[in-house]
Amino acid sequence: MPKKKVFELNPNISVDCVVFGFDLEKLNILLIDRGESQFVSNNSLALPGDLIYNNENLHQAAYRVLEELTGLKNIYLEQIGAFGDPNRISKEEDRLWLESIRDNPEARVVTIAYFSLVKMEDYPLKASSFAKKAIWIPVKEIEKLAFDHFEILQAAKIKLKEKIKIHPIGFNLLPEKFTLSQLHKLYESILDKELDKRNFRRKVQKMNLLKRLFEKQEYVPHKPSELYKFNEEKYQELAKNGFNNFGF
Amino acid sequence: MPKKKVFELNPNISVDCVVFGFDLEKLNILLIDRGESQFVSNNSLALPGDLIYNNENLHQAAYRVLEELTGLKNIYLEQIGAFGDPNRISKEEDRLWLESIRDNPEARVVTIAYFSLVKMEDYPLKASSFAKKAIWIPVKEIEKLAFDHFEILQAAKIKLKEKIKIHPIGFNLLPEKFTLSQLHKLYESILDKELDKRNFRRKVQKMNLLKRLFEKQEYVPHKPSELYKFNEEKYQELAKNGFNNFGF
DNA sequence: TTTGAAAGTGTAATAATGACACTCAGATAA
DNA sequence: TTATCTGAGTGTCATTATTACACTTTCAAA
Repeated sequence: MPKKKVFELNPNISVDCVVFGFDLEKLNILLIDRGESQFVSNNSLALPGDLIYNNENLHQAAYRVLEELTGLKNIYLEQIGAFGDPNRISKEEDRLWLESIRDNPEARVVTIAYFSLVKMEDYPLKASSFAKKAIWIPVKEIEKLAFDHFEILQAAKIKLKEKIKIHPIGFNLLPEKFTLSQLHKLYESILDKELDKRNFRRKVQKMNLLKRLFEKQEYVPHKPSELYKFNEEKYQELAKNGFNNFGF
Repeated sequence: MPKKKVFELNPNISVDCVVFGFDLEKLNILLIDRGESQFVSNNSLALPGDLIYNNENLHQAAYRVLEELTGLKNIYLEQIGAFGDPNRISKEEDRLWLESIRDNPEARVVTIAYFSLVKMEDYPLKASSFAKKAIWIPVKEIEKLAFDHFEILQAAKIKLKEKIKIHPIGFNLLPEKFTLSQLHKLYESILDKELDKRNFRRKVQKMNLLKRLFEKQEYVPHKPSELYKFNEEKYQELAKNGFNNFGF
């Protein structure tokens, strides 16, 4: 008894996305508040995700979820891995929520987790722009999430750390124009440790992916900083040869 | 209409394993020959894998497949990621094979791929020990595999390369007693490039995970090599601090 | 006893890393 | 107008890591 396949949700396979954003101070992730009340509770927060359709591939499914959520396209997206403990729905509130949104809430689900990097400026959170409320929460403040989403977040953080050490993906989190201090703080946030200012600057200058704009910050109560942008051409050039030199 | 969950195969989720072995000369992987004939054809080779049961987690499923195949337990196993293009069953021979072994051969399947490292000496291939014939094939000779398994193999090779650069997992592929030249050749096979002999030796000596046995090779037609074994205790010690120093 | 084949060994030049402290430029407030 | 505050920006030196490179040794087999 083969089922019709196309345009059907697959009850057993979902994607979940860890969307990182950087507010120039700290790392945040985008979470869905499932709660009824207007107050955010740790218990009601979940990663954005959805069951996949049988006719879309996994990346497409993740893109779809992100686009529905943020309206953004061409987002940096990378698979973290598959999570699918049979007992991942162990909390009562998770069970109830699933019953409210799924046809087959009891089904065994394996979820494919992705992480994604967005420029927070491109995604200003509009008040009630979605039925499901999406909110930015600082990564450091998250202690608990729905299902196995906390575990997925830990894996996402590790993956991001590993990746940023060998590949200059940090620019996806910064505005077009940024200062070296902002880049510095970004790396410190992701790697979760202090980096010496001068050594950091030497290193990023050497990797040769920055284009100095000869513009300065304005209206800051201190010496204004030079602005830079990411040099896309140099990136493409280096990309072929594998970026050997990013050991932070 | 919730289905009974326990002890049922899930028609939508499978695991596939890339089992690496090292014959002291080159890297091999363990493949299943689906062909009827006694001659191995590239077309008939597939990664070992199976649908998962709804009551087992993904790691358990991979272990189960490996144990059924090799009889080995406590195998090094690591997830590569999820693969699930809706068109992964594009070849006619794959479709036919699925029809012969699956209840629901049309189902959309997402597979979770694992790679695994075994000591080939622990797994001497017995003639016809399995209905499905399992055979070792040198990685370099593989040009084509069933479904999307060739793509999975590429991902496995990349993952293994990345991992071995930062973590001393190579020992899982070597016999208890081994020579530095064998270790050297192993790293060259995995990284697919030549490594300077003296620099390599300096580096592995510095990482301090080798225990010299003060035994020598015998009956080799050249100067016999010192034998070493892997120092498990030192490994445990270093494991906590994160192995910073393996940049090959 | 000679030969073949891989084992084993050290050094020097260059590059990368880590530690460290002061001056500069602009905004704001007195 | 001057003083103060804040973060921007900069260089050097010691240590460590990396790369490149060639000859001698030991055993087995002929």
